[in-house]
Amino acid sequence: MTPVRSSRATRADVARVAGTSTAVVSYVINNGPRPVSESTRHRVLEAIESVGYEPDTIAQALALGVTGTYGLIVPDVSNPFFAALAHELQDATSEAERVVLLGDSAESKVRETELIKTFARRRIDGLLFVGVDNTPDLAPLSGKGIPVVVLDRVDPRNTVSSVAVDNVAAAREVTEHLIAHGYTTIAIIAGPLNLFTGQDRYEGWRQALAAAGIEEEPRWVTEAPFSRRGGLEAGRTLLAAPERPRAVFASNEQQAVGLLTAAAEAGLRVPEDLAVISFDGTDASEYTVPKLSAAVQPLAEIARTAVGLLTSGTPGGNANPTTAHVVSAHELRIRPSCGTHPSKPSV
Amino acid sequence: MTPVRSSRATRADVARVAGTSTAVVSYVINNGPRPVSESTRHRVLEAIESVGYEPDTIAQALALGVTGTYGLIVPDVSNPFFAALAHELQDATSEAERVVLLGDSAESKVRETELIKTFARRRIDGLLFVGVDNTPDLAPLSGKGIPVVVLDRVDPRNTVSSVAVDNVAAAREVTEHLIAHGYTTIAIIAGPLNLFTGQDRYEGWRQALAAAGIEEEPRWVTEAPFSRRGGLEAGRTLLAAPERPRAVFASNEQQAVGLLTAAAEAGLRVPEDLAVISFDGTDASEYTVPKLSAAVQPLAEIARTAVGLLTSGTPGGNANPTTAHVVSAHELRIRPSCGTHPSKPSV
DNA sequence: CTGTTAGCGCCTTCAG
DNA sequence: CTGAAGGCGCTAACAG
Repeated sequence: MTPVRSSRATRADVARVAGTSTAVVSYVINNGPRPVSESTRHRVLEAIESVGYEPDTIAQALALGVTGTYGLIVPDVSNPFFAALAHELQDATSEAERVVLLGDSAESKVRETELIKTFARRRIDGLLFVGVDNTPDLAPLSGKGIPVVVLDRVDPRNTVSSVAVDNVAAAREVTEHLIAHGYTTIAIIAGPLNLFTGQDRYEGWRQALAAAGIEEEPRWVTEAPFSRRGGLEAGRTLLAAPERPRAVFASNEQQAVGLLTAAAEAGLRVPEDLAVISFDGTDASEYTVPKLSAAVQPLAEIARTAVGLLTSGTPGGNANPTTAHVVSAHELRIRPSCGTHPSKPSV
Repeated sequence: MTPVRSSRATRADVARVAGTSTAVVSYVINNGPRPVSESTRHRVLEAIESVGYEPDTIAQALALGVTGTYGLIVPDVSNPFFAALAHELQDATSEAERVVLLGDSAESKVRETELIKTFARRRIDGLLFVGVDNTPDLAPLSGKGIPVVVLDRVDPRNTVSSVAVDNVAAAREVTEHLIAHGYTTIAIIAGPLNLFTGQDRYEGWRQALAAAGIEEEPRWVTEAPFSRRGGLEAGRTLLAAPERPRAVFASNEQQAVGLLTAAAEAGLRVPEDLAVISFDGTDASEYTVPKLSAAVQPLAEIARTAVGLLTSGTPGGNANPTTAHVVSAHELRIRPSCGTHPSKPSV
């Protein structure tokens, strides 16, 4: 008698019980590639039931050469923006019947590189990627023909696919919005300028000022990390200066949240004393005090597009698929924080 | 000459180049189980280098019976609390040299059950779990001897391991804090009472009132989802009532954020007109306006403990490991929102 | 329509 | 110290 093999049943067990071969079991389970008579199919199904059989995904992966797994690497999942992105991506991948391996690089380049290698060894079918800097080493993947889609921090002259909003245009538009409503002293909390997103949003702000004939004041440009703390500290120095700007563009939502905290500390009312507009616009922007105006990134759409790119490319899984650079349409959402909200002038 | 086999090298290639057998390659890579002479080890290492060989984790998993993978299932990663938890867990698992499969059940029971089954078929080595309700169906895992650690929403009489704070005690303490500082009309935004966390925190609030001889006013108990919107809507009704409470305990951080929004809408100042205290206390609590007082959950510690439980249990991976119910120590962190902050009475 | 069988890439016992 | 060979569970030709 077999020992306590509480272990799982294999398709050999099923075959034995059903009185067929293991191949037929496969045919039934996968609906092919060969036809199976109705009667034996029935017997197999019953056997599966009675034995409590469940296919082993690992063995399937080895035999098929594909794992049904996508990797997702982000600098920090605890950042609400990436968390929201992860949520949407999870949704999109589950529709594609794939499972996702989470990689949190903890803002560390070393860790990021490690994760890429680890995922490559695990033969992921594709990678959804947001890097900690502008020069990720994706070679371990692309070398093996594993498709990659870069999100958010996109290198325009990169060879792998990407999807992101037009950061320059979006930043220009939010700044233009402020200008159109009469603000003339408009500071920016810029993101790290060694990141494309930081650079591009800064550029958008400059373009808007230039177009309006407003001189760019160096003292109203503060570079800060894309974090709440970054926004807080930048805000503190900005608001403590003798001559204070009337409006501020925070380069992402986290910075804007920090800026609101700084404004509160300084006893300034938003938007009455200080108008604030920002970037990203996740649901969190609807629950700050006051609610944040922002250039909104359509995360659900970005996620679906990215997963689509992964799925369509490399059906067999060999050479580099068609690489595409998709630009998602951003959207301006005006709420009370910038003081131009239609419904009520102040919160 | 070999065709464009951009595919990966296998250990057979290495063996051929090194002029040894494949077994020896294994011995070198794994430092065992058999010793290898220094000279051949060197040859093998060189061959590995020259061929660009990397072990295939999937094949290893099939041969070894363990996948080096932990599953993580949460109701919604875009919830900052779970996102922060995921971040810490990722950190802890990477130390354990394991990779994590992310499962976002999107607050759906159906999806949750699906994920559990999918993960079971993928032979995860263990599951870190936060359920959408009190009655998750973990059988597909535990039936196969896969260890599970339940987090946050813990069933005290469950048979699988868990780690969480003492919700009753923590809720009682925050409420006692309010009472000690003279508040007598203290409402609660309770979490869903069909969740243990909702129930327990409600219970803690009751105990504190009872101990202080304060009558429990039914109209000051509002049950709401553990979300920003839940807190917002509960806050609106609570604050619109003719007789308004002087203080409110929000059962989690998300609700508290929503409540702050509601207070702002109603033109109430926090903490001058309304004291607020809450639960969870992630970093986000430091960036609300005003900063939130809270019973803080030590996420890093919880994560480390949970992963430890998974790692220690089932070294071979068969029967149920030692199941343990760990209670993590919470901590009261007083900030401006409840109006008892030592440094400055108001923000 | 069904059964046989050779891998997928790796690990490890068992002989040399 | 090294090699040969069976097996992990499943798939997909290739015969019947």
